[in-house]
Amino acid sequence: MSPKPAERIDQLRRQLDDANYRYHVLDDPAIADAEYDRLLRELDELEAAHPELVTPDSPTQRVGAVPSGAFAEVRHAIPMLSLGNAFSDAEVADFERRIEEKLDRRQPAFSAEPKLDGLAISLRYENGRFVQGATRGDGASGEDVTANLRTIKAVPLQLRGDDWPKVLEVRGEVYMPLAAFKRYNERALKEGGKVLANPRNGAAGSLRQLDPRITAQRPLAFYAYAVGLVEGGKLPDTHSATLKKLREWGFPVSAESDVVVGTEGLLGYYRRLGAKRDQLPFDIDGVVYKLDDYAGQREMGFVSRAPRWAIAHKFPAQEQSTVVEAIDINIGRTGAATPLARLKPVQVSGVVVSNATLHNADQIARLDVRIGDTVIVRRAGDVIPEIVRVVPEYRAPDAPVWTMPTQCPVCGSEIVREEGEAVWRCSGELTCAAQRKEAIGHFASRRAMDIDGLGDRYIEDLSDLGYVTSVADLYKLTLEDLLLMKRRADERDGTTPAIAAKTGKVATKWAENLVDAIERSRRTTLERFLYALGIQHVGESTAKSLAIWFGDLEVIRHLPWPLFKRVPDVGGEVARAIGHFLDQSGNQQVIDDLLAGGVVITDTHPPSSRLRDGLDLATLLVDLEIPKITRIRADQLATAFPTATALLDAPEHGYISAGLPADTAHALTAWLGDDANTRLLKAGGEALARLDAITPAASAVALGPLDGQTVVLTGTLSSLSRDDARERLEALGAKVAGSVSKKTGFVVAGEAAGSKLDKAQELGIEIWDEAKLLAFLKSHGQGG
DNA sequence: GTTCCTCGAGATCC
DNA sequence: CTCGAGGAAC
Repeated sequence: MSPKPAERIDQLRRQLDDANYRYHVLDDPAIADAEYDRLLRELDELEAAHPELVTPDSPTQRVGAVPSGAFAEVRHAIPMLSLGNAFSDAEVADFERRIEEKLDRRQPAFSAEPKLDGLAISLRYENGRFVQGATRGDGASGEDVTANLRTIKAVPLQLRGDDWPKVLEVRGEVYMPLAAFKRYNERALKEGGKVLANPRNGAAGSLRQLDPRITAQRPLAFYAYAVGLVEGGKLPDTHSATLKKLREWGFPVSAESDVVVGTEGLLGYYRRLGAKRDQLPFDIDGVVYKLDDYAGQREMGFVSRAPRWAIAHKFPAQEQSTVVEAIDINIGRTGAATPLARLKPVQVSGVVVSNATLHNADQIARLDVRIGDTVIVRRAGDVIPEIVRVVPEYRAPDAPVWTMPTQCPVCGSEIVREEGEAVWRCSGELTCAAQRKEAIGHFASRRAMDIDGLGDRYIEDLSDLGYVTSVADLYKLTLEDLLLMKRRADERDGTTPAIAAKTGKVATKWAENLVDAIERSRRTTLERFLYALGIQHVGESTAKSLAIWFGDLEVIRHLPWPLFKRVPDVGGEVARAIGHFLDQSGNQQVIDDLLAGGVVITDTHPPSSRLRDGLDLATLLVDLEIPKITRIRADQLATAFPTATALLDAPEHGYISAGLPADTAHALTAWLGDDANTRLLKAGGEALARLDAITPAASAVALGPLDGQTVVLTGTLSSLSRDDARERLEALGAKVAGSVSKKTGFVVAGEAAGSKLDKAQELGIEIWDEAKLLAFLKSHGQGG
């Protein structure tokens, strides 16, 4: 007998609240996400069936809400900086050289110390007494964790001696010593308490306890490594002397810190510590070098939020060994068959890794990975798991060499490889269910038609049960179709349909939402529409260019392929791919069906006046890639013949009279001997005339302040989304690119910026922080 | 040769 | 969100 709904609702709410609290506040998730979702769904359905039992504080009433206000915010008087990273000796040498050059000083002295893997905090002392402690947060402000910091015995509550400044901020790292971490977990295991995932999370989670009594039981330690605000007192002239002073005042300072000289000194320290790494009582992920004297530091200054006088030299990414349990093939939207290694789950630098891409067959061959092999994995750039190499000693003697399957695991079509290409492709195209599903998923994705709620699961069912075979079918779906589909899917899976509300009928809300989302997606832009079609080589950027340059779907869809080359960054390959797509009657039919299904492109406009450049017969002839027809020959022909038709009607000696050498004229005749080419030239000529009629005359274009600049965004911006930032920058004439090169004008670095920021620093490219970006946008009318 | 875009991938966060 | 491979454009 199941419990009464009111009791069950109560129980669920308590479970969910508990899970939420442990997740958000304790940094110690108790249940898996899927379990959480399941409980929430159950509660949601129960509440739907009993609306009178819904209360404002039910977890369903604040889904995704983050508990806030647990800790007060503290603004750091002096921001807590982040550090640039070096991963190689060469980068360290560059760092040292930049300092030598700028300060015009040989072999400067550095203070070197281990970089602990813990949590950066700031401690404030007034008149020698500990008054406030805060986490680093975003560097500008953090959380007030004073009460918790007080419980750490390594944090002095009262400074020793009497020569300390009236106001002193000390920065350092809270961490959990390895031995204490191990002891704590052993005890927790025995007593059935919660086990900490790793020392770093242990330290972070402990500091964010709302109840300081819990923090007190955690074995936390602390090292001081820097000083922030100083008032009413004076510090020594060097960092190393300051560390000594801090020690006198009662702060623990790493015993490993040292003063070294020049690049040799830095690298020597790195190797000494690297050799000791395993014996240290705490985790470190690298070492930090700081120019020792403060005068030099001041002179070096800052780039963005990182000082130019300090750098973190990271140890190589952590590697782990595991076993390849299987090598699966994934079929992508374009049919690309990507091998994927299924790994025995293993912890690598803090996360559990169970899959690793092998990119392509060549990669597997290079590594010679075989099923059952023991392999070394690491996280590339500390993010993407990758297989570094195989451990040959552990290979079974009879393990066969892996080869790419010859047939698609989904549709059975042949898997083939284009001459000279690296990727293998399933040749099934849209007869392959995997490719169809991926195509639909791409069409519905946020950056394409943005059909919210059409996730993998529904696509799977809609496709498998035959409701949707082309993307146009989405716009024929009715509420009844969806409900029927769900019923059939439930029958197939043997699942019970969810029961809804008062009517006692099957739940329908999801279907209503999906129908609404499909309806909303009908109004779209040309750029999104073109991208959504999933034409090979046409990603967001190319779709946008096409939309800007041609402005009109009806123009585009009947354009012969050479004309697409008029768009910058579109060359023969891409143009042909677009032409090939449009040549297929099935694709034209899909476009017709989409329009008939109510899709409306809202931003149709005449072609860009810039298109006028090169909108002539000579350029068309060049773009057609006719053998032997160079720019010069094309110009001669265009001078002699006013139109494509005239050219077509002329005999071969007509081309010779136009100035062409005999063999070139002959090549042209031969080329025109192919009917398809004749049609292409004819269609090209007609398209020229059409475009000529609708393209406005070129006009002077107002230049934006960032015209011609390439900008790269990285990290998370807090006050506006990436898309937003991109649009505004583009409105000012900038080109927003995805990767940093020496042509990049400047890089906008938000929080948690990754390798792009490193690359920018390496290349010495200007770096803007969010504040600078906002100020710039504002001063150019793109604020707010 | 350089630079950029496309495409596919995995993990984390919610 | 980020990374890496590959390939297209210039």
